[in-house]
Amino acid sequence: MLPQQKNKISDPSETTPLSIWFNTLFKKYYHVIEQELAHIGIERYFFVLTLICRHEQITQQCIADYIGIDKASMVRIIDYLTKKGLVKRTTHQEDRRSYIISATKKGLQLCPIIEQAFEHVNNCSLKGFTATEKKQFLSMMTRIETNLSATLNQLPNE
Amino acid sequence: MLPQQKNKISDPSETTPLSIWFNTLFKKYYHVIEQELAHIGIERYFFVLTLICRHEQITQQCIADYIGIDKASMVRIIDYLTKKGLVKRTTHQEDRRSYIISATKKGLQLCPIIEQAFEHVNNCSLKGFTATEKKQFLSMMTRIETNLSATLNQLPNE
DNA sequence: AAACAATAGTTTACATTGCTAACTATATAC
DNA sequence: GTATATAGTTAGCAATGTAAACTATTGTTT
Repeated sequence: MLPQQKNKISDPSETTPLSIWFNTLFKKYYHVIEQELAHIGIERYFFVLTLICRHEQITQQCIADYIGIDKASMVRIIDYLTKKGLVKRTTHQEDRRSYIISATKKGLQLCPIIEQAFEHVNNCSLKGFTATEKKQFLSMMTRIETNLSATLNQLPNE
Repeated sequence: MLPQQKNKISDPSETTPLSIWFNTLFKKYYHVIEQELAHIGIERYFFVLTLICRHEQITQQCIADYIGIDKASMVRIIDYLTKKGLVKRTTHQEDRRSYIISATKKGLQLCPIIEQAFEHVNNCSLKGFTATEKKQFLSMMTRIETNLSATLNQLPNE
């Protein structure tokens, strides 16, 4: 439907890219998390910290691959968390090119607070969803990710 | 499951924030679109251009509200599309503070190409989904957006 | 009608992000 | 042993998000 009154954008249609949805939901979710965690002493990289806390033998490259950013940005993130006293680098014994990133006590104390916030905002997001619907939704997102990865690989040349 | 071998991050759990999903899917979708539209002469703002083409009486503020960015960024986007000869600003007759943003012939020619790409990548993303599942998925995202907006409004203070 | 507040848009400035390239150090392959 | 690949660092660049100060116009109050 085209805008009847002055400044109204019509509803999403067949040709509305899904990326708009994903981006909007991402931003709204992130705003909520920022508010809920405004008091804990860091403003960013909450999820990276939980990954580090939950894994014993994690390297920078490993995290970077997982969340899909490059290693240069990863350096900045670990620098930030290190300055805040939440994580530390230790030389990897079996591969001395890399570092094991591990959480400090302070980092480990923060982790459950962050995870509770994630769980809480997940629940807020999925309010009104039955258990089956929640499962379905996560499964659908997994399928979409698989589809998009396949599409990316099939593209002619990068 | 914790990492058995050297650098493996465990699968998403209850405390994996949905934002990670949304962000990952957004990025992957956008990469595909960038590749598919690499030849049309613009590298960004595809969706904004289609919005402008599809609406007769659209202002910058209106677009900014819709996609959730601020008006300063909006100026840059319209500048970019104007330089590319795809849109133009015309003073709004009823409110001379604002501009009507409209597409040029060149812009209108590009619009169906972009929309086809969106439809194509939407279909790639939802490959294997039944019509019912597609509907369900979109409806679920709408519900999540509503939930998150409600949560944001309920937050104590900004 | 004059004063005041609100709104659309512009400009400037700053911090963050994503990415690339050049680099060091170490590990792996031949 | 030499060549190649990989983990991480550093520097630099363009894009993004945001905030503040600003102009021009509109709406409200009195």
